[in-house]
Amino acid sequence: MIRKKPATLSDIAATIGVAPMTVSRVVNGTGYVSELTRERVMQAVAEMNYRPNGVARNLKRQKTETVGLVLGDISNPYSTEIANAVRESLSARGFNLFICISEHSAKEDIAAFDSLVDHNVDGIIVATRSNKEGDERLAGIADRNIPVVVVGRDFHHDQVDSIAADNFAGGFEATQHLIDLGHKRIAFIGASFINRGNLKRLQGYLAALTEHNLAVDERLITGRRETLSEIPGYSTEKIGYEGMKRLLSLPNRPTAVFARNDFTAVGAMTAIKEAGLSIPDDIAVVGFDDTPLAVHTLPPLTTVRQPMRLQGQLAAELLLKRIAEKDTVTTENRVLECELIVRQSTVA
Amino acid sequence: MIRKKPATLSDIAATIGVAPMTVSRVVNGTGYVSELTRERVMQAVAEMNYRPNGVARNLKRQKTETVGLVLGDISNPYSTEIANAVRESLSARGFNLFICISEHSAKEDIAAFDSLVDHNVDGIIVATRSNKEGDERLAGIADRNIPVVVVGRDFHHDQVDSIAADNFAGGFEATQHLIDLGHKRIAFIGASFINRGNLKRLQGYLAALTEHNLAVDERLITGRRETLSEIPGYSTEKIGYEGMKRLLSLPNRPTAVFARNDFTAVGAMTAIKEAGLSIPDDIAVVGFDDTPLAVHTLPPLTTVRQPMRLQGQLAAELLLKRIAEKDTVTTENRVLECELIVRQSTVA
DNA sequence: CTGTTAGCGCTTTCAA
DNA sequence: TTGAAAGCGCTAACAG
Repeated sequence: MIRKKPATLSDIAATIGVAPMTVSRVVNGTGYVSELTRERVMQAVAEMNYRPNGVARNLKRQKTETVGLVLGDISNPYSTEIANAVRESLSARGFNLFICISEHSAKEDIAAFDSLVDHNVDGIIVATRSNKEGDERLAGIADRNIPVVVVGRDFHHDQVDSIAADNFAGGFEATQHLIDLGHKRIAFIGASFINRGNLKRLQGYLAALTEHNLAVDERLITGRRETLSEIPGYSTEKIGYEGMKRLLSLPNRPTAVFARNDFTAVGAMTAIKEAGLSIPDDIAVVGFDDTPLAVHTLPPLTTVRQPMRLQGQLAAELLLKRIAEKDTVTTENRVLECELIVRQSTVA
Repeated sequence: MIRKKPATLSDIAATIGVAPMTVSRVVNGTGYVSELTRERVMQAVAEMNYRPNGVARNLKRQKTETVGLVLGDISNPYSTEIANAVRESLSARGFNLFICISEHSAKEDIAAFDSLVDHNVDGIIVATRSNKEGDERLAGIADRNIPVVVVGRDFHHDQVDSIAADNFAGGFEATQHLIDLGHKRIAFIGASFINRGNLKRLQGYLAALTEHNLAVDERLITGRRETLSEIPGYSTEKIGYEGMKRLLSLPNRPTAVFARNDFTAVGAMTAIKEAGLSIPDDIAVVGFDDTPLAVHTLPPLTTVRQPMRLQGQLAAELLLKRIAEKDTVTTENRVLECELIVRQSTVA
């Protein structure tokens, strides 16, 4: 069968013998149109299955009521919570959301930015991991006065707002909690050796140890020795499991572990239980994120809750503000507090 | 500060004194342009931070090299795997992907469809749960010859391809496995009472029981009695935990449970272990999906693997085919096999 | 109440 | 090798 092209405004205008403008008015509900004409137009619209061409409309109106969200990956609760919160906030204001995934590839980051810009989204929220090429392109976009907000990452540009949880403080607090419980050999699972400096949770851990005069033992810091080509995604159960195995084989094994996130913590717990050890008596475990999973582990997991929804909401709000007030906007850089949730994986 | 508008083709044409067409040729690398002119254009493009306006370009070209994916929710491995696979396949062919989330709301489904159509995506992949209004709108879109493929759900239209896992057979196989192990009181956790008929996994469970002349005990089928307003999302740990609690309080408790998905199974396992019972000796557990989690539960979870990536890949391929061959396309409805993965939650 | 004109930014087509 | 004209589908702005 031959596909026929969708009907246009002029098509229906022609068939009922009025000007395109009249049809436009009916379709948009703007301006005066006689009841009779309106009805005839409506009927033709229905019959010809007409839908306005948004691209043409956008070209004219110079806005799309659409914003883009770029995510490094979609398979982790952080991304999904952010996405949900952003979508909700935008939807309440009549904006649509297009989500792009970059799989932590600089090339895909750029492709995502470009395609969103090409579609004239009104603004972009970026929650990818920082990388040089991507950041450069993003700066170019911000330079062109397209509203941009970044979430959960650094980005320095005088036209770009940022929102992030205080991962450093969260890591500090988690570690401090373990220290307060009397632990002296505290491991960290899920370090990324590639951008260790950017991993604030690890930095918080290190700072807490230092502040309490505990020596940093590199053997207690496990993670993947990824190469540059395999940029790290979200740390998984597998990483936690394998990391814990390695820690358990140490001559002087840790009495507590702080895992980079809850999934990693769950993997570590599996390894601990498999070894016939008890949590928290033999080894205490702390996670990060307070995912829904955390209440359902055995024992329930002590973890650091970061305000994910709030990050998404704020990102949406700041972006909408930027979109609304095209000039004179002050740049905001918000850092949100985390909260330690103590459960039985550290305190019996 | 005042935001200046992004430079247009004419802007840079004007500044270096050539015709817009010449700039277009340079930017697109089409047609002959003298080396000198090319360089001057390139320089201006760089200096003025010019990027072609995709909307205008789309309007002219009548295609966007972009496809939309509509997801009911983003917080479950099914959605994320599909999305990843789709993205990968599309990216390999130079297409961009815009993902929309509808939160299982018919209104948002429609909003997502419309915004994608408005942006002139070349095609749409739909993986939402079916609902009347949404399906009607979708049919209208397919009627207008916009390529559409649905994944993991039903949709009947002579221009729409569909891909789905054989959830019925998967449910049947899981239940059969438990029956083969000698279980007679087998529970189902995570039923949805609202569209029970659509829940193929449950139907498979029922069919297996019937085929083996085992009575169906309604008390062994737990789930949420949701109202129409709270359309069910992905079944969670909580549902599994609470459902199992209820089953355990039964005078004649089940010796095996088939959970609607792995998360639900994990919740059930927690409840079983809390009750001091052993898995699989006291109660055997089967999940569905074979999420990464399944290997890391204690004991590892027997589950039904459905080919998620494959579903996404096929969806992308079929859509691209439809996009390429605008006419004479035969409609495909693929049902993919599931595979039972036996682990220690059913066989010690 | 309805129509005309013009143009959004780009590219196709034809001409120079 | 470059340019001019026309138009993609729609809508502001102004007439009538």
